[in-house]
Amino acid sequence: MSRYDASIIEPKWQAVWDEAGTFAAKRDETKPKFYVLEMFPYPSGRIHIGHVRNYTMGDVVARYKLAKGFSVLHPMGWDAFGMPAENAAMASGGHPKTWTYQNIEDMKVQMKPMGWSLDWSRELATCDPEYYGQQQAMFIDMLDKELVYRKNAVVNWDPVDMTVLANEQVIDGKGWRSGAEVERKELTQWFFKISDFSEELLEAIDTLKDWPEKVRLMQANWIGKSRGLTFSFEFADADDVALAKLVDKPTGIEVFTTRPDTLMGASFVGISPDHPIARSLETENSDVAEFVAKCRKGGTTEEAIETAEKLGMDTGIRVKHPLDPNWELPVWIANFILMDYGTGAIFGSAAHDQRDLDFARKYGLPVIDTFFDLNDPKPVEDEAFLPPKSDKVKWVNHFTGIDEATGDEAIEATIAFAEKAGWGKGVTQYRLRDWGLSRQRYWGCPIPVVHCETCGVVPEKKENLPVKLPDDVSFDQPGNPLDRHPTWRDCSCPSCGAPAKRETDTMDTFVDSSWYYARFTNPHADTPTVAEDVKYWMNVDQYIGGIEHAILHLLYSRFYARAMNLTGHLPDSAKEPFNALFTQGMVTHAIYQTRDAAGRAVYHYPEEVELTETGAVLKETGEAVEVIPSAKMSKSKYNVVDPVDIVERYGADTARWFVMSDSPPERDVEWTASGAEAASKFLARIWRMADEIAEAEGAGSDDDALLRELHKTIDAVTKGIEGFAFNTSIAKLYGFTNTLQKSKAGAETRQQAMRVMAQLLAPMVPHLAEEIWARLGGEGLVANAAWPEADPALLVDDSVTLPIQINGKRKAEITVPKDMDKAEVEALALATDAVQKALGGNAPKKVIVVPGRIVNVVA
RNA sequence: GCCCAGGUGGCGGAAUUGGUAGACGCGCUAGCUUCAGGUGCUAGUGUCUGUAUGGACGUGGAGGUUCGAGUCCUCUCCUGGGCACCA
Repeated sequence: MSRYDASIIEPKWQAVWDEAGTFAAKRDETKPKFYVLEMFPYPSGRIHIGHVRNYTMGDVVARYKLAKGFSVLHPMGWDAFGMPAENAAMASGGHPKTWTYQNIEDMKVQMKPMGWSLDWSRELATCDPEYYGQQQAMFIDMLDKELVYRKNAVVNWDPVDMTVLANEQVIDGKGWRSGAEVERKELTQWFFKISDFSEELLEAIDTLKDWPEKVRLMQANWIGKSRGLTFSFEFADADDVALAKLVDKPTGIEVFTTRPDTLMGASFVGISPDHPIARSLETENSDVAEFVAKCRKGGTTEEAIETAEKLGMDTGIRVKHPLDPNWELPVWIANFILMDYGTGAIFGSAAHDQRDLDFARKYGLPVIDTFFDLNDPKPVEDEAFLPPKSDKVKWVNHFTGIDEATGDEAIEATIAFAEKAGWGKGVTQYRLRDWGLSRQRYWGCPIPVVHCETCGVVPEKKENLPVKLPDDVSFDQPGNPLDRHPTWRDCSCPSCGAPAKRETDTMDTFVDSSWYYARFTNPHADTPTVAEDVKYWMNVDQYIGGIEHAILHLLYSRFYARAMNLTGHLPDSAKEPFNALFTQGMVTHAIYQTRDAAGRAVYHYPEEVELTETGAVLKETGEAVEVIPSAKMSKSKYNVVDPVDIVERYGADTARWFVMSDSPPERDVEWTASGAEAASKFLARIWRMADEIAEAEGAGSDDDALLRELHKTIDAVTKGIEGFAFNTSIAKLYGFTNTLQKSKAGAETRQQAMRVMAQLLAPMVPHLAEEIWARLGGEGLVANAAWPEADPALLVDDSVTLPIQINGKRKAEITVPKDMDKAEVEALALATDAVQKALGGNAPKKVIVVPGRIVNVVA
């Protein structure tokens, strides 16, 4: 008997597949196609166990679909632009390009032994001019269709390094390198008009039937459609000193509110520090300037703004309440009001909004109740009373004449009132902002435009594309190397031919990843896409990736596909590029830590730690170790498992089997050494069993029982793969292994079962499956063999065991023919000892019989 | 702060979607095989109840709906993901 040795069989079968071109995607009009795509990796240099999980899931689907007779496209590429390459260059003095391409090579060396059924001939890297040149061509088309424009927007500004910082580079409000307090600064930047598509992107969510509900919800909330009222608060004193010097003097302050029904509870009007009025006051009044500067400290993230201490300053300006000219409201500048949403101005309704209430209490502004809970009418103290949308509440002196109404009714009534009276207008508002794509960085796709003194901003001519990144750049000082390159910016104006300067901003890497799925259909074409290829291969039938991409990447891709459609690069049918989406969980691992004298965490590798019954200790010193279970893998915390080690020790099939076992794919999975060991033992057991069965001879007994189990297994494994519950497919395969091992069935039946087993195992452990398939005389490659079909006749048993409950608690069970009628089942159930005893001679109050499921007797 | 998800034995998890909670695997216990084994095989294993083919309890917590709730509803606690320049 031979021993299971992955290091021999895995390279062997990989060579066979390569030679046969088993996984090369072919456009075959006679076959249905299936496009499986996993989110492409960032080339960090090492594959991560999370990649193994992601790509193995996709591989299971791809191999299964191939067996089901589809023409399968399963490509791989590199999301190769981005910040880490520049950081590496700054840290080690290398070049982002060298670093990136070396990482790609290294990762391929780690990926190839996994045996994924990838079509490597379609490999692409977004940092390749062949790719980003086409992206530039599309940018010009989109500029032409007015899908791109320029406007001012705020960035994180490091006042010491004089550079723009990514949110990730802002730590506790300070620049990561300089440690200086970060400021918000305005720059002119490029934007995609994604907000024009708000309604369309929202409505189309309903068509994404095979997307997880949670992702659809998150996207809908992100787009954030809301109905509200806009109106203006007129200035109380048009000659107000504070207003006197405003250049374009407005007559009032326009606000947007989603709760116009609380207007009678207005206690102040708040404007953003970036509101034109605040801007204007800032130039005249040093107190305001100082306050506004304070508000602009800190990062640009919504989280930073929302959780910052609420700050306000009375401008001295007063406005009139729209319903009562004698009612004056103060105008405050408040740091929590976003200029990007609505009009950048609100009215504060302190009693009915927690944030407004906190603000009012802090600055001694009035709190006026406009309605009460009907069941518990008490004035607001420290907790705002949020009017429930669908329950009725009691309204106080409401101008619309309503005494009681639900929130929604009152909102609509208020809007109708305001529109009729002519001082306000009902509007639909979206939270979604335009997509800022400018990055003041080197390692990205250059934005192909030219700044000309006479012609302004002019797109580069298409024949001059790609606008290539220069190689001779340095990272010895902060800022964008393109800005300080001696010659790269110099060019001639595509329009008038005069000397001009190139744009030095590059594109957000989200642009790169918003269309790579389309490029895979013909990755080396000299146009962004080729009509017949996108027509055949699009859409992606199954997209798989991390839940962390639920909003941005997926929403941008949905927008970008529409933009590509409008510029003629994708057909109408590909406006929603991903038919089905699956979001997988993370692979986690325990963190082992101790504390140093200063109380700071010190991390340890798992090998340094000994697990005892009471806890964990350091092997070397015996010091107690704190164990944090299930933490996201992170190099700095020493809890990263390197798949390469696992593959070297056990083989790819074991790694694949382990990441597919146990945890449901959408949930996080904790990597444990014992789990990998168990997977390895199981595969060795399959190997031995296949050996034994291959050599078995003669007839046996109970062949029928084995076949029934086999077909139930086919059914369950198939359903598990189709439903992305690979863990249940695997559990069923374990179960059937036990059955087959104990089976007394004849040699031929067992050999047939073993061959089917090989087929069912093949998507998860393809190398082992090929070996078994070959040994049991399977024809050709198991990778190409048609997927087994479960015979429905063998799936149902003749009899069924029903539990009998008395008052909802299980007390007994009966086994009956599966189609026995209800009355007979009831009679049999009532006759059992347990029921007789429980009834004590009385008639049951009620008997519920659910055929094939359960009997419940209510005593 | 806001949006979304998840909490089931010692552990990973299963549960036909309102119908026998704990499938399958790990671990553990006992036994067998073996010169030996960190191999393989067999049996047991939710908790409590001194005995069990008995009883009670049991799906983060508190209430509720139902003949019946891990599953539905209300509130609540904890953990994770996202928050527009990480990818």
